[in-house]
Amino acid sequence: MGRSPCCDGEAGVKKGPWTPEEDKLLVDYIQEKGHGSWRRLPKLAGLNRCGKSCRLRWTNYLRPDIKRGRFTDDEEKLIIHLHSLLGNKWSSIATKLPGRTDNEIKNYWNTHLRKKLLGMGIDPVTHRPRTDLSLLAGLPGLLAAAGNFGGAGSATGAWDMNALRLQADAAKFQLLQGLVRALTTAAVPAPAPGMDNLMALLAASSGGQSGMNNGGQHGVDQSMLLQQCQWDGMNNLPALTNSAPASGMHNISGMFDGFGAGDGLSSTELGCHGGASGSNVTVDAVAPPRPMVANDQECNNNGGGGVSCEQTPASSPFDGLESLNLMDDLNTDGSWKDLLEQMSWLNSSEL
DNA sequence: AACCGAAGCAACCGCCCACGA
DNA sequence: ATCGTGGGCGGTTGCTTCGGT
Repeated sequence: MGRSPCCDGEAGVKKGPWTPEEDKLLVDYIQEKGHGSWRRLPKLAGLNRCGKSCRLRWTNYLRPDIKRGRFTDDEEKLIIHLHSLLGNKWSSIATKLPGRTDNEIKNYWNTHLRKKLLGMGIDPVTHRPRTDLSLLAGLPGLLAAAGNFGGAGSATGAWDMNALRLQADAAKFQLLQGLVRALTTAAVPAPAPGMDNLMALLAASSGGQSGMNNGGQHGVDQSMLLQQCQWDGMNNLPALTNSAPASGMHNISGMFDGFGAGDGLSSTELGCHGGASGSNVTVDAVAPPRPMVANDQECNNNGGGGVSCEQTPASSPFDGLESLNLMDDLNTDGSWKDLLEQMSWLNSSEL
């Protein structure tokens, strides 16, 4: 099995960097006659290269529609998002970024984005928050920062996202994101000892504040956020989602998109869909609706605008919610108490 | 200015799949 | 159904450039 590489047996075939002369020969030939059979092309074009090398050179660098230069922020975010959906399907990802090649995206991922995510405490493979000790050790600082959550500093009880942004780094926020989700989807038992701080932090989840803060410039409608947390597609949390209302839920993942990118929250990224209530999370500005997890083909067909993005079924292999599955790592049987026991560091006096 | 390690990136390698004979 | 071929893909290599000392 396995055929030999196309260049095997072709003695004297040149390898290594292409010269401008070789590029010109290749471009001239393809523009005049098309590439046809790549295997026959080198001889016809007068190149001492194997066909595969010619194809690679053309598709990755010489094609006229190649876009060179730095990746934009939007492209970066799109790559990260698509990677969370598709994994290392570079060619599939490349089809959503006009002018970019799979090779270029792959290289950019390996040299930039992967490290960036790691630095933010996000596993670049799973897109989940990393739960190693160094990350967890930083959470007390986040919780201190989270005093801005509906606390004394917030007259409206709103979660002050800007203040949080300033005080907590993205990785910690991702971790908190998982906590919020777990606590708000649980069939709430009695709080565990030592959880007072966290419970106070999340006190808004007990309700009674719905509909507030609609006009706040920096506030988040807590009831909406908490509804978002209860999205029923969190399939990996069977026990935790038993009692959670599920209808019409999307997910909160998109609300936090960009937070991890270290460049702050944009209104576009934070747009969310409140379902029947019509209530929107409001951060910085009124955000245009945007589905959180959508069919990538439709969602990235950006050219015309107005393209609808369908919610991907939770059972889809393209479920992009891995970033929220922190609890998978922390909680093995879905028990709320077990979760808290596992997170014993929350009982630390540092809190 | 020279050295050295890290980072970036172009190119190659080898496996896999689709397709036609 | 099997085999050979062409092309595509993801992973990896190794050269070049950059930045710090």
